[in-house]
Amino acid sequence: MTMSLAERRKAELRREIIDAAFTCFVENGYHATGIADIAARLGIGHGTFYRYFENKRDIVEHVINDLVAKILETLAADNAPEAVSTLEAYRDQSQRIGEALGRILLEDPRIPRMIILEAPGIDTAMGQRILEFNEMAAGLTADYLRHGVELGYLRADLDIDGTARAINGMILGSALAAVHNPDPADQRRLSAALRRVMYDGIAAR
Amino acid sequence: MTMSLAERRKAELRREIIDAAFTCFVENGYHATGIADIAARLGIGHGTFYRYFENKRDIVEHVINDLVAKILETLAADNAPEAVSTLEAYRDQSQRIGEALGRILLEDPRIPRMIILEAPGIDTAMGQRILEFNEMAAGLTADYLRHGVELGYLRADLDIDGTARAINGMILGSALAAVHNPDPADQRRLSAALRRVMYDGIAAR
Amino acid sequence: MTMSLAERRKAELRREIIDAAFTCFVENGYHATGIADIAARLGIGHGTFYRYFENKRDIVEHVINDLVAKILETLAADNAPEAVSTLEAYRDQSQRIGEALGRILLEDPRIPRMIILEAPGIDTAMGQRILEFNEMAAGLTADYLRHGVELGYLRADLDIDGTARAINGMILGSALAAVHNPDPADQRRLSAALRRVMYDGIAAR
Amino acid sequence: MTMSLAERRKAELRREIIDAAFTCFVENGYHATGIADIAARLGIGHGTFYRYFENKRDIVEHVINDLVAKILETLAADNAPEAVSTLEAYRDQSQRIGEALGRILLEDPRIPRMIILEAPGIDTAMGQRILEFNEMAAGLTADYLRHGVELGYLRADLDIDGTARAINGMILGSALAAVHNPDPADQRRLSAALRRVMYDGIAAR
DNA sequence: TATGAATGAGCGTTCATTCAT
DNA sequence: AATGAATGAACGCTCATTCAT
Repeated sequence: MTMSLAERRKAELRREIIDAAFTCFVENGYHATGIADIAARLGIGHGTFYRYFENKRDIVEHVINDLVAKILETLAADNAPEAVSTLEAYRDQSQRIGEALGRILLEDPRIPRMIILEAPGIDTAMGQRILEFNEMAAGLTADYLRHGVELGYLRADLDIDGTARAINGMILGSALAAVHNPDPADQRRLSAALRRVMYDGIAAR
Repeated sequence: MTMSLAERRKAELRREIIDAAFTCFVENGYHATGIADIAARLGIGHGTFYRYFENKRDIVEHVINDLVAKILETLAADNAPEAVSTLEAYRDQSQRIGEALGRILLEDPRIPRMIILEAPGIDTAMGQRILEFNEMAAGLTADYLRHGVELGYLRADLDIDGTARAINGMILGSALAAVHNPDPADQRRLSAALRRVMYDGIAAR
Repeated sequence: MTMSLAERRKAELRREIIDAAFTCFVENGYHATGIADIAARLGIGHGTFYRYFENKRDIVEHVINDLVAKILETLAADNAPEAVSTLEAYRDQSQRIGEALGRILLEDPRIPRMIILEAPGIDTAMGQRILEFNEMAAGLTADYLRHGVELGYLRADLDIDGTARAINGMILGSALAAVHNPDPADQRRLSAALRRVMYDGIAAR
Repeated sequence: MTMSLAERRKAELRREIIDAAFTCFVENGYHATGIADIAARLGIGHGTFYRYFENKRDIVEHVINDLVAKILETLAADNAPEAVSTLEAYRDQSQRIGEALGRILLEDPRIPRMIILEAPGIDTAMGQRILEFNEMAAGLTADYLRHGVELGYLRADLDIDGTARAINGMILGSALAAVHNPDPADQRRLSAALRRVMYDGIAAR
């Protein structure tokens, strides 16, 4: 837990390099960003960069790791699919998850921009990783849906995997809309529309 | 309509270069693909490439243009939102559009891979273009929904823009799933789940 | 003397290619001129060029040869240094030569531009050739001066070689001035000043 | 005035690159010289070149700038046209200028070679610059002549501009002769012939 | 430890030249 | 004979990475 002053400094600079890289990648794209750009943003020599990270590929890996961890943390907090056992609590949990996602994805549109728009084009390995992250997210959502079905809150004949992907797709669409237009009011409206589609569908009764 | 032999040859090679570039970009990514790779795939000299396209940026523009045109053509065929005036026809139209999208997006997973995963990372201009394509797609879907509301087929209180983005998001999610797993059976299942969510929602009754 | 129609056509096109190349080289420089530019100016295919000239180096050689021949012809006409034997005739000859040089060098400023400004930068061989042309010109002028001394028209203690170079330098300066400012009136004035310096010097008496 | 060691090193290498480029351009021509040739001559990596100069055009600009500055410095030293007010001093000044020009132009024949033979063929912009340098030189010489006329040392009816160009032409001719044959004895003889023509003309009395 | 000067692999692009039609 | 499509050598330039200070 305790670190020497030097260690704390080092950790802090490491953090700042990741943040600066994140910003550069989002603003100019991974390939258009040079190591020198990242260093310049922090006012450090670009040789210093290599004392903290192996190479350019390494830093973007850390940027992505941090973002993914942030998202997973948010979702995992007290939101494990089995953490609730009443319809009431399930609804609340859904609401909480939606709000949490909104906070990270929509409040800082650089995050979806990085993950959705920038990351896949970095190289094939990262593209694959993003696809796998999507699969994992589908799995998480499927777990929630499965629990919902068990609780009797969701339709018993639900295609859990397919529906999970549909729901995640809607979230993806929201995130993309937020990237293009970060107006909070529009995001709230969009979020409501999404829940409405999810729960009630679009058909007239 | 009629072209000389030389003109046909030229047009044909042009086509082949676009296809080869498309394949290279999808397989290795835009930035990892050199002009020499595209030329080598066709067995032509890399100088020849420049007789057909201005530069590397030019070819990817054509690749994207062709894909976008292909998608819009499919959607536009006989599927203008005002082209139907009965519930029956509206439902059929929705089905047709869904199937058409399936054909192009899911039958050739290189297409969503290129547009969703590769294109945004090419440069900021292309990233912007993809976002705008997404906006345009939202507009198209909104037109369909608006027509559906007018016909009384869809809920009168539908948030048209938000719902359009939700639906497009679901399609995006399907496309992403198809990129990761191109099994046609899974795609059909997913497509059905998506329609079910759309029409009926997920809530138990 | 007689040529078939085809032969005349060929010779004519050859001539036109040389002229077009001359114009291109003067307007844009040798290195900035492509074979395609020369062909385009004539409306012929650039492959045709190679039926008339070996390569790019070959054409510029011909352009220079033609210009040099033109200049030498002018000077040589009836102006051989031994062609006159009275002071009167010598003066007339000098005048004739000056006027003839004026006609070719100053009436078409592209000629000095090509020989003085463009040619030396083509490659080391051409640079050498231009230097040797300058030497040859110095020799010609020296011959005239020598004859002038023999006739008693020029100072007996004249440094013939040095003076020849000085005179040629003045002509070179005139040509350069004409390249920069092709106004005929200025050129006449300059030509007069040059003769005055030559005959009388600049010192007050 | 004081620079750190690193700054001195940097300035020194910069100087060496300019010199190496100068030598390469003179020996092989601007267009036949690659950046790699310049770097190889110094035993540095060719990437290093770009740490000191923007591009190939930039270096040649610096080479020319340095040469022009060197020439102007030499002429300007204590040789302003108004700096003398007696015939004696005027003659001395002329002599000084001639000797100074001789020192730079004739002692290092690479300088006239670069400015007269190489520079104009670099591109149209540089060609123009050389022409303008010639104009400026004509202006400088004209200033000297004008002063000479005012002092009564030169003919009152002198065509100042024309005579200035004639004199500069003679200098140009000397420089060209020096490029072809750098023998100092010949250069001195030539220089004397030039002054003789200038002051006395060539005509027998 | 921080720096930035040095490096060279790598790539986009041009264009003189060839040759099948 | 004329054409222009095809070619690839050649070169300018970038930038991630190394390492001496």
